[in-house]
Amino acid sequence: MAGSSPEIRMGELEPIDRRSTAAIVADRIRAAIMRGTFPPGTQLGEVDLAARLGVSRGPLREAMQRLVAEGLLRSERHRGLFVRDLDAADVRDVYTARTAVERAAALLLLAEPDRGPAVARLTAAITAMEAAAAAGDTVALADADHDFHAELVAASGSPRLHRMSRTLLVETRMCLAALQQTAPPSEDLLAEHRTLRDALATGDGVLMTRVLEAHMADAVSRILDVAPPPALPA
Amino acid sequence: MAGSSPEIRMGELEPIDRRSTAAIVADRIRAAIMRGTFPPGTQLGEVDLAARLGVSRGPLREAMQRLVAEGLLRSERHRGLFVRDLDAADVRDVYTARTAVERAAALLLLAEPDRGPAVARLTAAITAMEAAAAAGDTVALADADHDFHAELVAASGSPRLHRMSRTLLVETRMCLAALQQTAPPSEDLLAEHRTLRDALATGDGVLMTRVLEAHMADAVSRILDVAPPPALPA
DNA sequence: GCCGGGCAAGTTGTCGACAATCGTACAAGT
DNA sequence: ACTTGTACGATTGTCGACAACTTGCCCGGC
Repeated sequence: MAGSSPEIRMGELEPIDRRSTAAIVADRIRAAIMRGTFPPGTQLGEVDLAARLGVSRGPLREAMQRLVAEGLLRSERHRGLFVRDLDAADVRDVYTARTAVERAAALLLLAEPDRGPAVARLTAAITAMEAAAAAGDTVALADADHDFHAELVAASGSPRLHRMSRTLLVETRMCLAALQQTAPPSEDLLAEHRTLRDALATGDGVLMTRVLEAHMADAVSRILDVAPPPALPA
Repeated sequence: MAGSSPEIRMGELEPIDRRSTAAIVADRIRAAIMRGTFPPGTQLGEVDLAARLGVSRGPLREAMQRLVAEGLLRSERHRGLFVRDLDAADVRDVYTARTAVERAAALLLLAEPDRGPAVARLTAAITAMEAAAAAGDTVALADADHDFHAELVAASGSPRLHRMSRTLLVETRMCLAALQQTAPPSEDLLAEHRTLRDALATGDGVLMTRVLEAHMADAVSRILDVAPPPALPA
């Protein structure tokens, strides 16, 4: 799979109109939701969106159905499409699902002999987080956090875990944007990510899973800003 | 949610067209794929399907996009939609993802105080499996197996895990249908499911996860052993 | 003053038709 | 005989328009 023809560089000669219009539109809307352009609960008018994106209502509706299938949009018949608003139960659910997916990805990664590239990518994400934290740029910090976990799952090489993770990370961003965390304790956040990377590098699976679960539980309590419910039994 | 008004029976007065046409069509196609009506690799013509389902191409395309998002269909521009064919790597990936999801569901369930209803449902599925095994009905056995794992995840109460599980179980059925397992060692299969139920009933999390992982690994080797060469029957 | 019926506006759901594209088969040239 | 060019058939991608539904408001009646 990797490096079949050394003379052909990545994405140089293979594709021209690789993806369908619906997929492109879906990516746009997904990014907009993640970015917070469409806050939870807002109605997405079809004609308006279609005109804004320069496509007709047909492809746009196809893209919408895709997002509905992912759980990002809520469809009410003859009423319209709305961005799903997440309550406390949803926040917990997102993070339990993320824990499941990222734990599995970490285990896959730990079973691999050469974890060098993965560690390098995670380190790059951590570096970006450090820079963002130093600059006080909360959105860049969230971006880097996002990248860290996305890279972790992507490096596992599992297409299904990757697909699940993408949606879950978007929902994570929705949680963060909706609840507007004001002052994230970025030092703890950085330390947790560094520990995750180090555990992966050294191959300490027990530490990895434990820190990962704690990391998720921390995030939930941080978002909900309530007393963390009794943690999962070890 | 359960038993709000005792006078209203389930699905008697509330809904008439609760779900969108695209969702219904998507369910139909998904069931057909799962059932094996559309073997992997077959092309799904839009006009033919639309006429057969009594809808226009619009709603049908929306449903297709939904299934593409789930990874059950593969879309090639200006070529058509094809049922995804799963190779050995996909089989392993499906089961790693399933392991992740069902392990998380089991842990959620173990954290719940009252596991009685869940155990009862799993027992019902096991009973169905026993009956199917006794009758030598392999398809009913696969149905019951499907139900067991679906109930396990559904009982966890996590909508996201549930949604992921649904797609993964369909893909599992695709693996089974494609490779046509001839004589499943149903006794081992039953024993494994009984152990899972008992571990859930007694609250033995360590046993539960261990047996679950072994169960998945067994299934993978069982499927791949039938057809060791992943060579496509070209 | 309150309730029920009816009207109007705006939205989504659905359909049919046109245009663009790809695969295949056949013919011509080298 | 192999390659190249071309025409055809079939399918998908896209668009615009009509129909159905829901919602909110206004008005008449009790």
